[in-house]
Amino acid sequence: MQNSKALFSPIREKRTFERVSAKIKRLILDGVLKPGDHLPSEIELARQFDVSRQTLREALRILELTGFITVQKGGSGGPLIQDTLMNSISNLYLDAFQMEKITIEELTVVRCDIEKSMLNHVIDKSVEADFAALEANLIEASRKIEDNQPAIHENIEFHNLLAKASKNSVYPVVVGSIAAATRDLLTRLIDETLSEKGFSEYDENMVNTKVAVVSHKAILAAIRKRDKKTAVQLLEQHLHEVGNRLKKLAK
Amino acid sequence: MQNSKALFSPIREKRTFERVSAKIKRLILDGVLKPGDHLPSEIELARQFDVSRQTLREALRILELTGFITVQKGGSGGPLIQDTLMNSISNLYLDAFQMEKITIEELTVVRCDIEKSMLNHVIDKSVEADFAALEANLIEASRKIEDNQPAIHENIEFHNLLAKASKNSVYPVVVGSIAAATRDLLTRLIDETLSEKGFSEYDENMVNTKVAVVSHKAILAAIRKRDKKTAVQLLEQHLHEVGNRLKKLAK
DNA sequence: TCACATTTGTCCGTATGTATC
DNA sequence: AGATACATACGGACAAATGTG
Repeated sequence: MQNSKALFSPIREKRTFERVSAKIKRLILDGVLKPGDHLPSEIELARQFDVSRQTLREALRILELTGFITVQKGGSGGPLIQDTLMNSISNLYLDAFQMEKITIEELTVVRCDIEKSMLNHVIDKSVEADFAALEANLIEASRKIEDNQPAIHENIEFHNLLAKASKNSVYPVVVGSIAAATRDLLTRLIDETLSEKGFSEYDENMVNTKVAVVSHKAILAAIRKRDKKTAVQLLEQHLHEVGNRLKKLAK
Repeated sequence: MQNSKALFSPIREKRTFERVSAKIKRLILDGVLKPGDHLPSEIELARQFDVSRQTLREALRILELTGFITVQKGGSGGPLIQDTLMNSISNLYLDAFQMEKITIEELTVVRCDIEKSMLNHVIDKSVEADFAALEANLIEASRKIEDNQPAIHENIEFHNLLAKASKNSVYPVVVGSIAAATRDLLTRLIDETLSEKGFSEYDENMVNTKVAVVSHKAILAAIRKRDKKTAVQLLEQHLHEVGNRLKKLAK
C-alpha cells in the first residue's frame, strides 16, 4: 500500500500551495532560514513565488500548523520562523487520543508504564541542574499550597521536568501528551459533574494536591540517591493514587 | 501559564478559519461525523458557516494536515473524513528528525521501552483471536518474501497487532505512531541509498526483512507460551537490530 | 466512448481590523 | 494621534480534474 506510493510516486502532481510550503520548509531545514528570522510579507512572498495570496496563505497555514512558523498581524508583523514542532506533535497526540475515545483508566495504565521506564533513564542521566529545577518546582508548589491554592499546574510540570531530565527528547513529547490528555479528559468530566456536586469537592482537591507534592518530594529524594528500585516503586504508587482519584472524580 | 489562559482567556480572538476547523473537528471527535462520511462541498460548507470560501479552505487545510480529512477533486469528490491520525504524527516525527530535534537512537530507545511494557499486557490479555491475526500477518509477510518483495508494511503491522492485543487503546496510538515514523524513516533512507549505491543494497534489505520476520515468529511463540521474560528479551533484541539498521542507513 | 455536472484549485480585486512607528 | 504595514476576510471568476450517465 504505502510502498507502492514510495516506489513509483509522482503520479499525483502536487498542488501549488504544497510545493510552496515544501520549498519554504526546505529552506528552514537546510538552515538558510533560521528561527527568529522574519519571512517577507504575504504579498511579497506571493509575488516572489508568483502565486496568488490565497495559495500562499494556504501554504502558510501548513507551515504554521506543522510548527515551523508563527504569524503576527499588524505593522512589522508577518510570518516569523519559529520552532514549535514538538508542541505540534503533542497536539496531534491529544487529537488522536480523543479520537479513540480512550478512558482515564487506560491512560493511567500507560502513563504509569511509560513514566516508570523513563525514570530509569532519569536516574542514569540526570544532573544537578535537573535536581535544581525539580526542587524549584516543589518549592513553588508548596508556596501555592500555603496560600491555599491547588498547585495543579506545578504538579503536572513536575512530570514534564522529569521527562526533560531523561535527556531523551522523545519522552517529553509522549509523556506530556498523555498528561495533557488526562487533564483534558478530567476537566471535561469535572465540568459535567461540577454542577451536580458543587464546591464540596474543593477541599478534597486540596488534600490530593498536598499528597501529590509529598509523593513528588519522596520521588526526588530517591532519584538523588540514584535508588532506582525505591524511585520506581514510589512513582508507581503515586500514579496509582492519582489514577484512583481520577476514577473517583469520573463517576 | 495555562491556568491564566483558562481563567480569563478570550483576550486573543481566534481567527475565523481556526474556529471553523475547531467546529468541524469537534463534530468528528464527538462522533456526529464518522470516518468514511463525506463533508459537503466547499461552497456548501462556506454557505453554512457563513464564511468566504478562502476562509473555509484554510480551515480544510488544517483538518487535512492534521489527518482528519482528505480531499478529492472532481465529481462526487470533496472532503472525506478519515479514521486515523497516525500518518500525520509520523510526518511530524520525520520533520523533528530532520530538524535534529530528535535522533534515531532516542526514538529507538523510547519505542523499545514502551513496547516492552506493552508486551506485558499483551501476554496477560491476549486471546486466541489475537494469535490468529498475528499468525496471518506472519504468513502474509512470508508470502511476500517468497515473491522477493520486502514486507515492510507487514512488519510494521505486526507491532500494531501487538498493540491491539494489549487491550488498551492508548497503546495502538503511541506505538502505532512511532512504528509508522520508523517505517517512513526506513523507506526514505532506503530510497536515498538505493539511488546512490544501486541494487547491491536491495539484497541486504531483503535479508533484513527476513530477519525481522524470524524475530516476529519467535516473539509470537514466546507470547503463546505466556513467557514474559523470553518475549521481552526477544523484542528488545529485535528492536535494537532495527535501530542499528536505521543508524547504519542514516550515515 | 463522450459529454456533462460537480468539485477542487487558483487567481484577482477589494475592504477591514490591528499592531507598530 | 496619525500614518503605515500587515494579516484577515470577502466576493467573483475561470481552469483543471474526476466521477457519472
